[in-house]
Amino acid sequence: MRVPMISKIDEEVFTPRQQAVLTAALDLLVENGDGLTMTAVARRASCSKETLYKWFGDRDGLLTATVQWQAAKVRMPQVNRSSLNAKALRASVEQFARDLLTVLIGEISITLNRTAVTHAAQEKDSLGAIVLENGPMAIRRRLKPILEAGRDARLLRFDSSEDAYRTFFGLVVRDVQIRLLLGDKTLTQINVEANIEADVQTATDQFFALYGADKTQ
Amino acid sequence: MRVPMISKIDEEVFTPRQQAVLTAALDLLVENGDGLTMTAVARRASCSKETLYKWFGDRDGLLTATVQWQAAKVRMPQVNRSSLNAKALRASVEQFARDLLTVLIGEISITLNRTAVTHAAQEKDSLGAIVLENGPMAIRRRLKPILEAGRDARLLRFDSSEDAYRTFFGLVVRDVQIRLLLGDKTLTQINVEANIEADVQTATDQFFALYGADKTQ
DNA sequence: TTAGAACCGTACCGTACGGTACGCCTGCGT
DNA sequence: ACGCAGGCGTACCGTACGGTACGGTTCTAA
Repeated sequence: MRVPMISKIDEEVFTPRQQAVLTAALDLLVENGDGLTMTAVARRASCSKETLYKWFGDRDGLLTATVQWQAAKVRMPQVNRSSLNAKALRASVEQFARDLLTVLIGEISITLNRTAVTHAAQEKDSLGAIVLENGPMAIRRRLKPILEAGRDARLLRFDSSEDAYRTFFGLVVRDVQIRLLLGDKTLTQINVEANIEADVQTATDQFFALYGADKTQ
Repeated sequence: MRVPMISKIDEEVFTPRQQAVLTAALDLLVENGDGLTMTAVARRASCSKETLYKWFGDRDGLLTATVQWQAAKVRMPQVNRSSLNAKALRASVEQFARDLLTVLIGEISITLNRTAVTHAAQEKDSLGAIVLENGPMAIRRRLKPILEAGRDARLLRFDSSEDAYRTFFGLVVRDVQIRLLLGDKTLTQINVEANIEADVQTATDQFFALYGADKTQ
C-alpha cells in the first residue's frame, strides 16, 4: 500500500519536515543498527506513526526513502577532466581513490551497506540496488570516461575499461569494506582514516604500474 | 543462559543429531535469508524447540553454532609449499586465488557473510569475527608464509607481507563480493563462475606484475 | 520389568512491533 | 468566526516469534 512513492529517476523531493523525519530515521539506523522501529522514528522525529505511514506507506518505504535520500546525498566532488597530461590524469585517479575510500569507511556508508545487505538477505534487492547505484556505480560512471580519455591519449593501456575500473576498485578497497561491515574490531575507523593518504598513493601507484603506458615508472 | 557452549578454540564436537539440526538451520538460512525462526528449525529438523534451547541456549547460540560449524567446514585444499621455483610459486598463488574466489561466490559463503553483517548491525560482532577468521584470515595465514618464502627466494619483492596479502585480496575479489552481498542482479553466480579461471589468471598476473622480482614479465 | 533420561510434539505465555483508529490541537483560507 | 485539512499523541489490535512447560514416547541400563 505505498502512497506517493517516488520513482528512482525523479529527484526525490521531500519537504523539510519529511527530511527531518528521514534524518531521525538515519540517526536511529546508525545508532541502533537495524533495530529501526516505526515507534522509535516517530518519537525521535516528534511525529505520529500515522503520518509516517501516510508519507512512506510502510516500514519498507521509510527505509527505502531514507537510504535513497541519504545515498544520493553522497555526491563526490567533481574532478577536473579538461587537461589530459600524465600529471593531471594521475591526480584525477588519485582523487577518485580518495573519494571512494573516504566514502566507504564512513559511518553512514557502513550503515547503509549493512542495511542493504540485511535487506538483500530477505529476497529484497531494492536497497542493495540503490546503494550500489549511488556508491560504486556512481564512481564508475565518472571514472570510466576519464580512463578512456587516458587511453585515447596513450597514457593508459587496457582492453576493457570495465575491467580496469574493477581492478581499480580492488586495489583501493582491498578488504577494508568487508571487514568494516563485519565489525572487525582490529580495524578502527580512526586507524583507517589515518592511513587513507598512504593507501591512496599506493593504490594509485599500483594502478598505473598495471595500466600505465609509461613503463619507466 | 547458554548451557554447554563450546569455546572457539576447541574443535566443536557435535553429535550427528546435532549436526542434522545445524544442517537444517543452514538450509533455512540459505533459503529464507535471515528469517530463521526457532519453530522453523525445529520443524525442519524434526526436533522439539525445547531440545534446541537445551543444546544451543538461545537463538543466538544456534546461529553462532551454525555459522561456526559451517565456516570451519570450508577448509580449503592445502597447497604444496615444498619446491620454490618461480613456476611452483605462481601455481601456489594461483591456487589461492582460485580457492578464495570459489569460496566467496558460493551460496553458503554469501549466506554466512550476510548473516554476520546483519548480526554486526546490532552491536554484535561475534559472527563477523567467526566469518572473518574462517574466510579471509584463514587464507591469509596460509598465504603469508608462502609469500615470505617467495621473498626469501628473491622471487617476490615487498616490504610488508600484510600489505602484499591485502593487495592480493583486492586484485582477486575486486567488487564481486560486495555486489553479491547486495544482491546485484546483474552478477549471477553462474556468470561469475564461468569467469573464475580467467579472473584468477588476470589477478595472478597482476599480482606478479606488482610484486614479482622478475621484471621481464 | 522397571526407572529414568532424552527427546518429540504441541500448547501456551509474554512481548515487541507493524499497522490502524481516534480524539485533540493548530493554522490557514474564506 | 468558522470549518477543515494536516498532523500530533496515544491507545489499540493482530500477529509473529522467542522462550517455557508438560504430557507422551522411545531408548538404555540395571
